[in-house]
Amino acid sequence: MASLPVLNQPPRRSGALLDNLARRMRLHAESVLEPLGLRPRHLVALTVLRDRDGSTQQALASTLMMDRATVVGLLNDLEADALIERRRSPEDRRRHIVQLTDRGARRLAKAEFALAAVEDEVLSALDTGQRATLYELLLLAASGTAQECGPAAIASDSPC
Amino acid sequence: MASLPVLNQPPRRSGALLDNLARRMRLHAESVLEPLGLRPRHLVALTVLRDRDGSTQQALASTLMMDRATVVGLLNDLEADALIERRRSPEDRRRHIVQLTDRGARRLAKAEFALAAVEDEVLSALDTGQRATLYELLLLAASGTAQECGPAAIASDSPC
DNA sequence: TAAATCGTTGGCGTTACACAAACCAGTTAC
DNA sequence: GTAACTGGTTTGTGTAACGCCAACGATTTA
Repeated sequence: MASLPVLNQPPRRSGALLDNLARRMRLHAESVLEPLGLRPRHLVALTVLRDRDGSTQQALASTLMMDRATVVGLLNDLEADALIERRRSPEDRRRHIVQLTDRGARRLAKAEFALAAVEDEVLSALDTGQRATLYELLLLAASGTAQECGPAAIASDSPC
Repeated sequence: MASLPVLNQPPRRSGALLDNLARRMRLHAESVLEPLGLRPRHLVALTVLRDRDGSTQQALASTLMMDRATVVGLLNDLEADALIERRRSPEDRRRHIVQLTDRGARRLAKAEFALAAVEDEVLSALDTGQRATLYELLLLAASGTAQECGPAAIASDSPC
């Protein structure tokens, strides 16, 4: 006998939509970010560093799920523009403690302000509430993947 | 006088998180999709074609916000595997009407099923309800850019 | 002293585009 | 019916943003 049609319906996967939406956003963002001397990829790091200030590069790579080497290049860009600082950890002098500078915080704020227009365009179908929900879900999904950092720590300012 | 602090708070932008999450998803998806002869990029097209069957390539490029030439390459891949069909439009024989074949639909379903594990991992911090919400928001954002397709049509099975 | 760790650099390979130019088949305008 | 336009196609060039690997210096741990 045939199985129930409703059970045959494949689950809708978000991956493809996520990809597409991200590409659109990045495409528009590039031109907006360019006068600020930033690239889309830099924003991820800056955003994370605003919340998890004083992170190790290793920890940063882990939460971003990126290769260490990639993170190094990213931070090199940001440090060259004095948007972040690398201090050596007193406890373990192999480690670099990465911190957002005031300049970096200001630049990030400026970038986010400038990106409002881009988001308005790409997310034009979403109202304010829906955009807020989307942001929360994305933040939750992004932060939750680091095992040490439970969901409870997301909304709070805990350093994880 | 200084402006109110709360007003100075920059708006949190979803772009960076979107980017990061999409990259993670794509990274894991590649290996899962490979035995199916698909690449992440193909899923977007297949997904759109399932809902907007019989679309013109031009329309497809428009909803995907991609270059025509890029779409051609994408469809070439899919057609080579008989996952889609290109028919000439009777009204305007310049146009190609793109349609998902049964094989394509089955392949897509299989892919989505296989991607469940990936989504489970990347979106592990989200429960079922939250994932559904995320999917709806993404779909809304993706479809909303095409003006003909209003928000009311999202939840329904309307072809837009 | 030896092994492991953190960051760093460099190189090689890949995906996935954008953009432009040129082309054919078919359509529309004059 | 010639000219202009349009939809799709091909090819080619360029770019962003990675991943992965290997090797290295500085430092810490066994």
